Amino acid sequence: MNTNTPNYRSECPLSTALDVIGDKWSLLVVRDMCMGKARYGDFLSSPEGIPTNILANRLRRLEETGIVEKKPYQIKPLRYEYFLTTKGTDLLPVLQQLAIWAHKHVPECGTPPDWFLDAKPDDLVKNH
Amino acid sequence: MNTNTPNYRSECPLSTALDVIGDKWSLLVVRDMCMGKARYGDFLSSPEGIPTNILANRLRRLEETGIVEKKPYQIKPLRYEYFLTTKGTDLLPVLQQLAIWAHKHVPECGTPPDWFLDAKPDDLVKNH
DNA sequence: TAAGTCACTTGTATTTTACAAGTCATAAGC
DNA sequence: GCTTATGACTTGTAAAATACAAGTGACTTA
Repeated sequence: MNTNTPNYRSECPLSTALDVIGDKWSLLVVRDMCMGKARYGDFLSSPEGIPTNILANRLRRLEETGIVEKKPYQIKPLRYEYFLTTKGTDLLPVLQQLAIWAHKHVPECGTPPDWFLDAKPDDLVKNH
Repeated sequence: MNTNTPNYRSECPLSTALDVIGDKWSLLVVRDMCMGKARYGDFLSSPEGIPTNILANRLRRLEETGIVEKKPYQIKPLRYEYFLTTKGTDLLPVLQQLAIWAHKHVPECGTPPDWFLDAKPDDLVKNH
């Protein structure tokens, strides 16, 4: 018996994507992982200032939806680092297009770095 | 004196994009306009079931941010149709990448139509 | 033994979203 | 002329998501 009910708003893939990662913070956590951040404190230190309870909740949800997986980096006390799965790195084109759009149309915002725009999902896979 | 304070979370273009269109409904309204919908009732009839007050609010915000513009289609009583500006049609690559991602990674969701995946922002410009 | 670090959790306030109902201008039918 | 219908909303209130401040637990270091 399935305990979790995804219950998407419709069968439209765009709508479904937004149901999974269409909140205020998820894609910013994914962005941080694209940039090599891996630990709780790394994510908290980003300039947007995600609240700590929201971060804990988003890491849990991203793991439940298979976008992120965690690996222990020490055992006393047990602590984890978080990495993108293939499902997670495949969000890179979404992030790139959002950044391109804002850079083109929102004058107040910064310039995305070239390495980011040129990157491909495979480039983000951790080698260890 | 500037009355509206955009106040984005950071200068990161991704973060800025999410501050503008990163809510639960905005991109679905943009999607509807990509599909040729233009009137209040058209948007309400989409399968996701946007609440009417949220729709009114999103149309106003999308217009204020220059993503959408409205044109009257009758004068008694005065009624408007809503269309994407260039800033709006340039969101198409974002929608496409989100749809591609969900189609690849979320098994329950539907298949995006070829015309949608093949479309380019210029194709969406209204000719009248 | 005391203070510090890291990764959280808990409690409550604020903001956003949801749902139901009502309004307003006008048109259409009887 | 009066009632019903239509389209595009607004208003009121409930529910859910997010924000902020503070606290907890397992250690490590001084």
